[in-house]
Amino acid sequence: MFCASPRRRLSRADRSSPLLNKLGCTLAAFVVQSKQFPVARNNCAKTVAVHVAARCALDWKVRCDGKRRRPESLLIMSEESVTDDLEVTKNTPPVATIAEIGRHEGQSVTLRGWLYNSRESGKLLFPIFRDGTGSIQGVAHVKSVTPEVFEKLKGLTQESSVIVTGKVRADKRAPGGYELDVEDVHVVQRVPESDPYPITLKEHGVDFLQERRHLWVRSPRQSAILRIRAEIMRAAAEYFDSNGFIRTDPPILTPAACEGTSTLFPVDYFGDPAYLTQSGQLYIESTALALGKVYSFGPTFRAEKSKTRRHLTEFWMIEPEVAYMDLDGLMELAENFITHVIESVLKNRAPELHVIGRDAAKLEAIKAPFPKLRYDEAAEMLNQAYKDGKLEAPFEYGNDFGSPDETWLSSQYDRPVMVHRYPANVKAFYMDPDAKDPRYALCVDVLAPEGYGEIIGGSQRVSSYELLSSRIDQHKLPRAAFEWYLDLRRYGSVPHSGFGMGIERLVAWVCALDHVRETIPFPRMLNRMYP
RNA sequence: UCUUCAGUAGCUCAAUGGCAGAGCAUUCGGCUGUUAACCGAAGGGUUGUAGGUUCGAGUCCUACCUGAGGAGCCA
Repeated sequence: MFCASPRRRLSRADRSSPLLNKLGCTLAAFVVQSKQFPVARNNCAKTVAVHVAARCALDWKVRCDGKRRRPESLLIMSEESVTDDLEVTKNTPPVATIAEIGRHEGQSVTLRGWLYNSRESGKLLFPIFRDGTGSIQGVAHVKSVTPEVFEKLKGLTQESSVIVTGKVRADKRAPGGYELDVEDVHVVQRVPESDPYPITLKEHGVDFLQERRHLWVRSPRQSAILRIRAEIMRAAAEYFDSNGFIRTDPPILTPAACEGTSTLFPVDYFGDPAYLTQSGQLYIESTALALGKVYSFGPTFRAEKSKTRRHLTEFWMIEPEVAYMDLDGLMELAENFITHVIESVLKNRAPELHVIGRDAAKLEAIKAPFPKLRYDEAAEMLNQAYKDGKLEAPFEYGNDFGSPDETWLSSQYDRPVMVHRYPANVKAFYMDPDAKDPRYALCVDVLAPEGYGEIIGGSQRVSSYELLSSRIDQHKLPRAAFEWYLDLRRYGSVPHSGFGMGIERLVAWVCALDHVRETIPFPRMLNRMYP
């Protein structure tokens, strides 16, 4: 058996191959011509047969059964094995995914997956299978399958890996709408009773689950969250890619602090000190002045000893940076960007939102423009809230907002709220002062609704060499390490702006999770490095 | 760094200072439509660690360890 790389187009002759009919499966059998396996037009079944599995992923568009399909894998059987394998192919129903099982109603299919759970009622077995795309309940009656299959299924343990064949049947009682009447089962690996799968369908504590994160990701809820995360990352990159941005990723190993504030992870770089990046911002300011509109997308590291539901020590950030963009342009960019990501999740991950019990109506309300508040206005609201007894601590004008302040502010709106023009002295050294009143910085924080706090922080950057130079001195930053950054103001400096968005906080909000640890496959936290 | 809470069976949790318990999981038995199935039975314990108070400590006290939430800081 050979694996073929699916680069060729199918010819008309392939599509009308008699093999399709011969094999009698809707999705899957083709004859392919190639130099490696020359075939005669009308005699191809004897030389090379290609079985295109029904699951999908590759870039082929195959026409069969009147519909376009995207086959996932294909096996080319050698000349010698054609006869035998054709028999096998005849007898093995096409591989299907549970997510798309409805296309096979009334037909026999092969599922490759795991046993999620098993119930039994006397002579009736109800094994529930999952395959990564979803789950489906199988039904096996002692009289409907061979005794061998019945016994195999009866003693099967949770999370054993199985290849199961059966007939798809629509059933009103089934949560997914379909059930599988089991015909045959092949147990790939059986989990032993003596050491059963640790994560049962009952409740578990946070610590227990986190110690077993490598298994926890199999649970329906965690899988759904990771699917939503993937969609958020895809849609985020898509927004910038399709709006003229060039992705330029900054280094992860850096010689010095980017912002001079956060705590960094030191690493030994051939005997010299180096640090894991806490932000790519300074570097993409450079590429923005080279390419105009750029973004970066990658992991960042903060060694702060924060243990809250909003913090990870390793998290992913997407950061756009645009030459000649001012703060107003940046705020518009941020709201359009978030709107696009939310729309994509609603469009492409509705089933997953349902699995995790997320109220989609709350996300449907997320449309640009977002409410915008000056820092002063927000401060006034917080003072009033304190007077009304809605906040425990009074807000001190001139400070940055605390977590309870952010939570209260964001809970006042049904969409993200943008707070801009903070006092310059509580913000980073690279933020441009407002020309109308230099006590304020041209910066913006985007606070997610429902109390999820800051998801975006951005600003217009200082473009004056003199100002930046004096700021670096004021903040007592190591000047030598910032010479290259000052060069950006020596040579063709322009106003420019950018923001950073933390992926995990966005995922936590979109999924309405209690904690960011569930938003990333393997969270890294203050007290957690395993697995 | 500060602060609050928690640690008992594989898991989730009970137990007034007085015999160490339940549900789930595992094993065995029963059930022809179960939805975290159900019913019956069995096995399963150095109560985080080290001290202390007490006739007697899972329970009270001290220290430490581990975990969780919050503050600060941040995305």
